[in-house]
Amino acid sequence: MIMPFWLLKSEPDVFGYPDLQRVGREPWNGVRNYQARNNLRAMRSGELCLFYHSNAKPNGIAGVARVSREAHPDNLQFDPASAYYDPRSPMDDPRWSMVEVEPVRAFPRVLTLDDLRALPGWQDSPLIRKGTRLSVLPVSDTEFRAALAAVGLDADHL
DNA sequence: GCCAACGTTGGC
DNA sequence: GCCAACGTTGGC
Repeated sequence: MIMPFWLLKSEPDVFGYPDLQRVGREPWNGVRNYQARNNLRAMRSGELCLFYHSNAKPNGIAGVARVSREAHPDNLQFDPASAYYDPRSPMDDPRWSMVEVEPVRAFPRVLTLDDLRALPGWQDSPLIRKGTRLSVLPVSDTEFRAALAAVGLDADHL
């Protein structure tokens, strides 16, 4: 069976791939979109994620991360001091989930959005479609391999 | 900084 | 259940 792959968006001004390398592991909290949340809940330990920089110069994939802990309640939804506080999330049935991720491999260069648009196998990805705001999305085996190959990495030997 | 695309909210 | 108003995302 082919392991699912994922893509996580993050603004590098807030938290970029170098930050993930520095801290070693990071709770992926603050996701407040149901489709993205459902994707988080579908993630399994060990699965690999492309780490995408949005609102960046340049926008693109900066590295590979791994799911180090599966979905559990997002801590920020119960914190009134947090921008991600959700007063309507029931304590006994939390609305929002987070996973934890760890760094696997930095890309030798950022694989930019323009690169991805030109990459065979990426034509159907919602990422390159205008108006897609989903911050946690599935990536096909083809897309994953093509992205790594484009920067000279081997998906089977990370 | 602009604005198109999209998700969510809330009145009806 | 519809849909207008609003807020957010994210490329440019």
